[in-house]
Amino acid sequence: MSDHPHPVDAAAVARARTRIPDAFEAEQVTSVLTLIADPTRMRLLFALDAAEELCVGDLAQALDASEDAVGYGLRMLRTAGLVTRRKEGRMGFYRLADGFPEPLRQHCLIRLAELSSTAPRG
Amino acid sequence: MSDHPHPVDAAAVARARTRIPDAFEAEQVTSVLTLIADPTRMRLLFALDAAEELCVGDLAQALDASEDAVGYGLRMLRTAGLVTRRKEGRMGFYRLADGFPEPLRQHCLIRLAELSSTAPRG
DNA sequence: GCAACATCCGTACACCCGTGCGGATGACGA
DNA sequence: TCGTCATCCGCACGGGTGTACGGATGTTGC
Repeated sequence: MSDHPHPVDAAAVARARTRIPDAFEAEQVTSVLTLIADPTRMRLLFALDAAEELCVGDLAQALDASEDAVGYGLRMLRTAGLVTRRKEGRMGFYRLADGFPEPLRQHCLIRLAELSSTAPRG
Repeated sequence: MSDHPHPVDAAAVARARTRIPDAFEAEQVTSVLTLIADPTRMRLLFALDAAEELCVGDLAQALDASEDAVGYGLRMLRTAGLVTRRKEGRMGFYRLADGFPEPLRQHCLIRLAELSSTAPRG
């Protein structure tokens, strides 16, 4: 249990507490991250960032994935508001949402590749 | 299946393919992201970034979480090489690994809070 | 209207993951 | 050596998640 009666380093604990987000805040942030931390969805975002707009079939072809997987991924991203859909006839065209967090786009979609290379376990 | 005989927008598909990471590469990147996309582990990283070094008990106290949860999170992070452990007597002190990706630290640990605020579904 | 089509949705299933519990390991104090 | 302590590990359970399948929705062309 957490029956740690006294902190070993109270100062460090206090210092940490000033920067640790509370459970709710962390939940909020990680929910967005969890959405991106999936191979299919991440590749979808890369594709939409590069091509501006694509329909489901073309996305499945570009990713070489099943339309089910692509459709599910797009639904998640759309529910979260990260992508938008424009319906034209019997098909829907997806693109990154207008409100797509720009820092997320820059830091993740552009610089994420280098992250993996600098990671300890490349 | 992806029996989409012909792409609707071949140019866009080609443009997307130039930027889409392959499945293996995406798997590699998202594995690191998945590790961070967990409330407990994210808060652990925030804590270690702020306090430099902390033992398990103090971390549990700082996060107000069980030592089991903290221990499990630290094990994941340590296995991935994101944190290191220094044993001193019967307790272990954790800190961010020397090779901890600096861009990840800057972009995630420092600017991640604002990301959630700019997200469409804040 | 009818058939083929692109996409969406509901369901079911297998899988992974985080947590809690109990016990094990190694270290301190007497 | 004995008891206590901080942490770690093996195990099993519950919950969430991605995928495949089948059917529904709405569209296009005849």
